[in-house]
Amino acid sequence: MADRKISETPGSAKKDPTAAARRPGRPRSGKKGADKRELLLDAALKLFAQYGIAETPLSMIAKEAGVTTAMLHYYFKTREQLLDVMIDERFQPVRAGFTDIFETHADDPLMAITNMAQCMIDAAEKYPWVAPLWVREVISESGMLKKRMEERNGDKNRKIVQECIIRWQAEGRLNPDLNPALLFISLFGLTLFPMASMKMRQGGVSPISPDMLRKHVTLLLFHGVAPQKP
Amino acid sequence: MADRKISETPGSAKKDPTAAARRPGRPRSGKKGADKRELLLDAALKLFAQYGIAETPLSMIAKEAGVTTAMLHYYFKTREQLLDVMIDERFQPVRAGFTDIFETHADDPLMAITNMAQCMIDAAEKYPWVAPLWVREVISESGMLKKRMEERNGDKNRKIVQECIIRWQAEGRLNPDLNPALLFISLFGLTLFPMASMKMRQGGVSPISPDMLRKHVTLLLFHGVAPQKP
Amino acid sequence: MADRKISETPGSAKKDPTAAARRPGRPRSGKKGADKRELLLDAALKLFAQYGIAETPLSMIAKEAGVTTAMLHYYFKTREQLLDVMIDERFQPVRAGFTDIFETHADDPLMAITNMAQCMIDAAEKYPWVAPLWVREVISESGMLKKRMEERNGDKNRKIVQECIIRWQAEGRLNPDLNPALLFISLFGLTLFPMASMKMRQGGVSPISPDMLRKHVTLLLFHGVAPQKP
Amino acid sequence: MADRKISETPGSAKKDPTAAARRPGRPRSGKKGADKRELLLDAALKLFAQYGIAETPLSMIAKEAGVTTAMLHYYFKTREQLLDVMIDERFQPVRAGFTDIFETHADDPLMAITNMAQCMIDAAEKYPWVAPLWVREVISESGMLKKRMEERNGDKNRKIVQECIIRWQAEGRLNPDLNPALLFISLFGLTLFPMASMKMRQGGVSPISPDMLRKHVTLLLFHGVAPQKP
DNA sequence: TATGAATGAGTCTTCATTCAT
DNA sequence: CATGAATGAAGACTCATTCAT
Repeated sequence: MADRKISETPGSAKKDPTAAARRPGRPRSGKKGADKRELLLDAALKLFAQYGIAETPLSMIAKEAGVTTAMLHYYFKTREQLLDVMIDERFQPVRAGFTDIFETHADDPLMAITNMAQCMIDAAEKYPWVAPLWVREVISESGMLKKRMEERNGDKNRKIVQECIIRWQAEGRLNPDLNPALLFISLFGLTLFPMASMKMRQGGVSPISPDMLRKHVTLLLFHGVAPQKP
Repeated sequence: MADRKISETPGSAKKDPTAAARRPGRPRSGKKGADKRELLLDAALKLFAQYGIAETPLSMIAKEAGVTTAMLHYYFKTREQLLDVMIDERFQPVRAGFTDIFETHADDPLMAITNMAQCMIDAAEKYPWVAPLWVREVISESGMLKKRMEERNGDKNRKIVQECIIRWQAEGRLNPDLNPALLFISLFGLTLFPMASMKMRQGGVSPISPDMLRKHVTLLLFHGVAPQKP
Repeated sequence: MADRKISETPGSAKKDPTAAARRPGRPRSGKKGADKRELLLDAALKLFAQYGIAETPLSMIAKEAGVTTAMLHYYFKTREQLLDVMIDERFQPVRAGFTDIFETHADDPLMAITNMAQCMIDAAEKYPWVAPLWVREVISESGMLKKRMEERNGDKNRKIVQECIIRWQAEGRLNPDLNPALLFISLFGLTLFPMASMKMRQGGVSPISPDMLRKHVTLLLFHGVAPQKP
Repeated sequence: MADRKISETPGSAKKDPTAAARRPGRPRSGKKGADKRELLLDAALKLFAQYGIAETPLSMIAKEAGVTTAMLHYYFKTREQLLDVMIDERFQPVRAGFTDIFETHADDPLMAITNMAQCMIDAAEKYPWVAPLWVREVISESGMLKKRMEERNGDKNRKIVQECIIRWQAEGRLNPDLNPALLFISLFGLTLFPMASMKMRQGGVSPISPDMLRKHVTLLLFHGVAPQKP
């Protein structure tokens, strides 16, 4: 869906991203089906999430992927383009997933909102890079991906969500004193942000699991912190 | 309280930080009382918040402060130590402020929680660096200050807060299904995180103000998203 | 005549260069008769002339010719050998043309000299790469082709010309105070050098044309700058 | 006289270039009086002349000057700026010297023209870099300094000279059939070009000396190639 | 105190070259 | 024939750091 010309590089025919597995083609068998390009993106994503984008030199990505830095440039011409590709092929699909929900549940505010929160947690659980990168690099004012994201997406999604909220508030189906813009960002703050700040890697030893977060957030969104009234 | 060796440099005697004015010593009179060291920290903090720590070379800080990089090294020996000092003298006091509240309002859960949220917003409003740096560098798993913070503070504060919450829950004064650890982090996610992701600079043209956030968060914490029941 | 080992690659049998048409063999019919190898040389020559040799990477040549760099290596093995081939097949014939004249007009000094100048202008007009490359790369002390040219040709041609000049001076048919070696180089300086320094591309909008240069040089060589004496 | 902002680097106060000796200041004694910056320019100029600009990496200059490449960047921020500085501080003064003559001898065509040629030879003799760099990089269409020169100087000088020539031709003091623009470039072709193409380094073993060139060019300009008529 | 000069190490990038297919 | 993939080597540039003054 990205309509910008990006990465005049090998194999640049746009693929349905994040879904390397589904693709047909020569090699196969699980992780092996992904072509080199995809593996490089994987490595980059992993390290960017782990150390931050600015803190991760290409050489580190190359080493992680077992190639030379020249290889990285072979597939992504420049560091900047690697970031562009990363957004187009990995971030955008995830982002789309976030806001689709509001269109699906256009008539059920609480469902829409809690569902959206769940979706965010799902994504962060499925792709370990989602939470840290989204928090640090996409949403933070100083993030390296913020401008890129906005260029590609504008405020389209944000606007859609906000309009829904405003409408629901007008219809009395949502607390009218909440700030629509802030409600949107609050959802990130209640989901991705905790995911980014705690070690909840799958099967980790941490006492906190995504499931606990799911429950916690739903509760908080439905009732606030006060004890349930009879 | 810091037990690590830090910057055996001029004026390195530990001072009560963020309160340069109160300090005795040579120069005085308002902004003039701040010695060079303080000004350098100011510059660093400002730029770190604006561009991110990894993205801000010492030369940029030096230029901002109107000195040479050699000067920076004179005062802080190394880049790492600059970060250490920054934490000790600027972050710690702010952090302390966050959790003191729980001790003050030890008997009033809702008061404590909303007050804490307010305090965070206050701090973020007063010091523009608080929100961006806390979100990106202190809380995020990949943040450059996270380890430093933990080394200095351990989980002391977090533990205090969690114990309070657990007690309150046991006493039926707080929704017992909320996760104590997550409630703590949720407060950050509802306050500093939005502050970091939106332009709310004082006097800005943005439609979102700290006051709006204050109201929004209180509401959310008290009642959740649902419309007020009669 | 080339005595160096050159490009043990396909079609590397030495051909009479610049005369691809005359060559026997497979394809034929005008521009079509030029085989790939010739087209690659064309592209290289064009870009070398336009940007300079050192400034022109093989990738640029490949793109210009619509092939891959691997192809270039297939035909010329290495960059160095491309240069060697270029000289042998394109430069040498042109150079030969320059000095033949002195043998043709061995008995008419003025004719020989002016004819030689005309020939140089002719060549530069016919092959747009002649002037820029000869000036920058063949004659200049620092030129990348200078050594190659000398290896192949030695001073043979230069010597032939100088001997003619010396003889003519002895016979009183040429100003005896002129320096033979310098007279030779002066001819380049009066023809190729201006051609290389001005945009005189055929059909260009520039006020200077090869014809104007022809006239100018003849005049200068015959009479100097002074106004014609009666 | 250069009015463009260049090289925000150490010691960037514009100095009267090419005349490092005259400058006051600490160290002294011949070559030692030149500060580092000047020495680096010297090294660069020497190598650029010897190998060509594009063929000379900064590392080569650094080695020649006995410093690191970081040092070069310390004094000249970037390679491009090194070239800018080179032009402003070394080339411009020389260029100015070329055309001043036409204003000095505004009333004596032959004197002006031959003097100008002598001046060019003088400059090329005094500064060994003048001839090769001027021919390859300043005058050649593909030269790396051509655009820079034009940016700084426009065609001002060229125009002045051409107007003189045109006037003289109108007054019958110069062969009216010569092309003014070409006459100007011919002077370069008869002086700097030969200087660039032959080894005439001071004290060299070559049979050709600047003095021989001076005589040769004067003769050619005055009388052409034909033998003196009685 | 303060700085100009200097540098080693590291980053991004380009390029000629090779090789299996 | 032709190319995509891959790389080693080198180039420009940045940056934290040191040191003599």
